[in-house]
Amino acid sequence: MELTLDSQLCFSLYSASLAMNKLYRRLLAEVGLTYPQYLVMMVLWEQDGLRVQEIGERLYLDSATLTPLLKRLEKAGLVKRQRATDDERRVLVSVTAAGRALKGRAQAVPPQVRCAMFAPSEQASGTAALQKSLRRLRDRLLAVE
Amino acid sequence: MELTLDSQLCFSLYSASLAMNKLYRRLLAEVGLTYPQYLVMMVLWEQDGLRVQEIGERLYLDSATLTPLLKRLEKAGLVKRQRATDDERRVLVSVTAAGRALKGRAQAVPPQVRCAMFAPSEQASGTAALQKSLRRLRDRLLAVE
DNA sequence: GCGAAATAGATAGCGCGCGATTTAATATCG
DNA sequence: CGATATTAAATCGCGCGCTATCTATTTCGC
Repeated sequence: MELTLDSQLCFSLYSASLAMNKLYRRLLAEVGLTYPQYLVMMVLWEQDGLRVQEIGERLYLDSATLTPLLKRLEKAGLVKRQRATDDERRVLVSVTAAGRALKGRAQAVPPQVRCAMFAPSEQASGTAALQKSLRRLRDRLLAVE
Repeated sequence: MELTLDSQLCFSLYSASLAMNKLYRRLLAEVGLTYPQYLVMMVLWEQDGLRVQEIGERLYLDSATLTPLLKRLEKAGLVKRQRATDDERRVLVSVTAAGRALKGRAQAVPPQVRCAMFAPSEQASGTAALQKSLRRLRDRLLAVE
């Protein structure tokens, strides 16, 4: 499959991301979350009562993606959405008791993924550099224009 | 945003992939392709007349994703799909003249993406190692179970 | 040769992501 | 104060990506 070098890098990024998502889907299935939903919960576990926009800034997602996702989380009883009283354009998202109760079980998932991603010997060494490269890549790609 | 280390790596992978896709979308818009469609065309430009399954093996995608995508490419006049005469379960996909005509313009896109991804100084150095890491990551993730 | 198993692709349904647009609320400026 | 501009979120439409299932064809076992 003779692809150009740069395309191959992009393709590696693309297919690695799909593979990760696939594994997360299987592991998160018993918790009843998708990976993006898990990311949102993780943000809210860390800081509750954020606006939609603030969640989006942390996850690089916008309201077109988050609004339906948050509605699903609300329907599942994990978060509550309510307009801010001082500025009714804003929607504040807070974690319910059921949402907090999920934290323990959900946080058991990432270690399993990490375990699948790396041999024990690499756990410390390669991951930091890889993560740094990916972050820089993302920031550059988003900075175009 | 206090995420655990492993989650952060997954999140970096996830968000870098989204950012890449976003840039590709903009650049491929004038060619009239999405990134997955571009990948399929790239596979077929390299080797024509493949079966759906063979395309899927190269791209790590299955028929549930490829069938609708290929139908859209066919509708756009870029490929032709036809059942194999010797085994009518198989569908052979071949590039049309219009599909071949697209090759030049489409292949101008990846260099633009690479340009956005890396400073000139890094072009050679970091990309190979990064790509290798991502490929290994993908292969391990897909090998679970 | 014929029924069961296997294979290839298609279909259904769901949840993203996102560009583009819309709606509603607030801020700004004359 | 009122018109305009800005902002926040929601909505629309489309294309993935995937699990689960279905259909049609071929192969295998007897």
